[in-house]
Amino acid sequence: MPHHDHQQAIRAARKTVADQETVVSLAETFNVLSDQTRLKIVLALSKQELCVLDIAAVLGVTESAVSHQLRLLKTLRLVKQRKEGKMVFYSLDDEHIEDLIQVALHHIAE
Amino acid sequence: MPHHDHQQAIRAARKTVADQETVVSLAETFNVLSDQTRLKIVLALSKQELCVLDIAAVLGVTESAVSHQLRLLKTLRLVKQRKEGKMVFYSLDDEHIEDLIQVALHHIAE
DNA sequence: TTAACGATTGAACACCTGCTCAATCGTTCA
DNA sequence: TGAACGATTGAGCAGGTGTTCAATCGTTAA
Repeated sequence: MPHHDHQQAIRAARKTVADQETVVSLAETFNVLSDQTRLKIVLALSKQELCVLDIAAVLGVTESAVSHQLRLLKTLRLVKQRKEGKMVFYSLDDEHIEDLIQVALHHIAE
Repeated sequence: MPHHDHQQAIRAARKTVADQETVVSLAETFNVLSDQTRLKIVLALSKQELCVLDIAAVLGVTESAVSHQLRLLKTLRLVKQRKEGKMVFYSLDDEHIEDLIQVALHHIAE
């Protein structure tokens, strides 16, 4: 008598692994927040909108680096923009993201 | 009269960006789940423990690839192991991770 | 119009990351 | 003991990623 039925375990586990499309979306979501620069941008925008120069000043990185990351954040609809003269103000475009960060903070607290 | 006070905005934003240590931990947490292989491993282990070969079979990747990722997941205390003869059974070691995935799923649902 | 400024873009680069492959370890069983 | 099996490890490689740098765009004000 086997102590462990591989076929049974594999069959059961297959069901718990969500369909490929969901896995891709999940990984993509976690990936956006896995970079310190992007994470800091999201944190900085959590209380107020900011222009690119201000974000760069807060993070201590170049405008260019910020702009590149904002482009990705905008594509994934995490932030939205509002133009005002020469400046472009960015703000969060998804309330779930802050929840996600809160839950992650609980995880860190152990 | 300026329409926007950069200094004030920057000062306020600095407070919302958590201390460096927290940012690093947060990014690290999201990073673990940003890889499809690791994410699938966590999903597969969410209902039952599995040995390395079973995980490899479920994901359709080599034992080696799974073992490499399990090593990282173990280091970050997301999974724990239990030896039984030649086999090593892995299971989740953190209940917060499943919450994190649930919240992320809500985000995806939009 | 021109100069200055905020922002964006693309190419290039260095770095990182996840996989493969082969070798090895530990355990079981013939 | 030695063969088989599950698992681990390290080196090496290919692909991906974030930054820098320089050039450019759009808007404003002189």
